[in-house]
Amino acid sequence: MNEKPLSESTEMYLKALAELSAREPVAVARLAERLGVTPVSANEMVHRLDEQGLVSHKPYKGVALTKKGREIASDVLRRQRLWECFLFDHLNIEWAQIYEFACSLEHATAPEVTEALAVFLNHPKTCPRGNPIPEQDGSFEPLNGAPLSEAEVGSVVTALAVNATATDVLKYLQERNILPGREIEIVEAAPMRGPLTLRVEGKEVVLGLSLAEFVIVK
Amino acid sequence: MNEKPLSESTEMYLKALAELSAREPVAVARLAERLGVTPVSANEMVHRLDEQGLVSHKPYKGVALTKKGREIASDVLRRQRLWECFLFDHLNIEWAQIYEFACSLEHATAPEVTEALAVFLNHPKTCPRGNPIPEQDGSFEPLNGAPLSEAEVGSVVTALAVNATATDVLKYLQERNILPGREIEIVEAAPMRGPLTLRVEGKEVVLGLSLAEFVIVK
DNA sequence: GTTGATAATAAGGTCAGCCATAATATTATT
DNA sequence: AATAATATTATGGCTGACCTTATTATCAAC
Ligand SMILES: [Mn+2]
Ligand SMILES: [Mn+2]
Ligand SMILES: [Mn+2]
Ligand SMILES: [Mn+2]
Repeated sequence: MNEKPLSESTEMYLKALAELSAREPVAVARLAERLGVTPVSANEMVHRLDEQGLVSHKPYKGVALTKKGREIASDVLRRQRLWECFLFDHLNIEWAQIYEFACSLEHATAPEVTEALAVFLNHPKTCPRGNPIPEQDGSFEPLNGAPLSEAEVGSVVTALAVNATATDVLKYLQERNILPGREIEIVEAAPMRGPLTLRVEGKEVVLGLSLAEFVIVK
Repeated sequence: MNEKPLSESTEMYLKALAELSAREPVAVARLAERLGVTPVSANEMVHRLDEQGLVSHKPYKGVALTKKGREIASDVLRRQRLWECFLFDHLNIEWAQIYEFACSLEHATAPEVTEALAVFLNHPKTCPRGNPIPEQDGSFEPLNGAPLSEAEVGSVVTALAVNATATDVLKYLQERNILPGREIEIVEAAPMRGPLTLRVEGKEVVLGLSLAEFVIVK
């Protein structure tokens, strides 16, 4: 039933697509940006993935995961987030680093190891970055929230998840206490898509809008 | 101090060299065999490793690790054997499979993760296959034993380690109870390098000499 | 509709690690 | 010393995943 092992690159493209959009097509340029690759390279790779039936690319309309591709992406996310739990809860690795480390381990993890890890961790529902961990069948409840960048001024919201992946960005947010579970008051939004002023844990914090997009709140 | 990340292939060549011989040069052909690669390919790779100063190749005399290469190999072995401990002791993965799974994880493990894992496991000294786990500085006490294939008929020995790597070989030995810690009586050795007849856990077992070479006993 | 931005293709390269086949070189044995 | 086995090198190829620099399509906005 399960095919030959996929390359790390393939798994990362599929995962990036899953993270960028639940279902709507993603522009190849956005995918390229996310993966730190030129648009031409991403285009080539998307073609290869299309030929393998993992992705469907309609020129000028974007790329979307096929059912097969979505299943694999879910599986990669499952591995990644289970490892994040282990690294954070059991190895006491710094929160800002767990994504990076888990992102390496995820590609080196056999199905037996994934499932044994899930048992060891007692089947956690979310990872320390706040994202849901897909079940073995690929199902999971999507987060029911919106980016902090779209929250109304004056409101008080709760951070659900932090979707940044770069370690330095995560460190920056961690230092400002913008972490899953924290209450955040939106004090002010500068005009012309300027930065937000927030109050978190009693302290005022100024946060650029592009960073605020990574923070999912309710 | 630590350089750019090495490829999985590079790490595997270095590890194979460390496993094949503590210090004496190894024939390129043996290395090729161990890695499942043609001798020509191994030769090319050995050249690249030589240029990087990880290995020293004297044509017709074999390859040996340099100090730098040996340090890296020790580090890979450390990662591998720590993962073996985790997989066996905490994830309850079948003994015969832990090598294979750890052999993937070892290349995806950052130094911080390695050390945190060592702490989590309480700094184990040996892995479930019986081999010593190198310290952070690369030091470890080599096993003081000899291959079962060289044990005297009539003697009773204790298995110290099983150095096989192929899962099917490990499974074969596991099924016959040839595991670290077990007492083994050498009942008979067939002539012309024929198989050994052993008594393990009360049962008689016939074991080919080439398999017996994998078992280190005292 | 024309135009400017964006997306996609085409074309030609690089690099690591593999492969096969053929030619040499060395070592070991007789 | 000749010879057979083994090791090494020389060539030439391949694949996946990247790159740069054009060129060409398409879409969206005026
Ligand atoms: Mn990854
Ligand atoms: Mn390995
Ligand atoms: Mn081309
Ligand atoms: Mn060549």
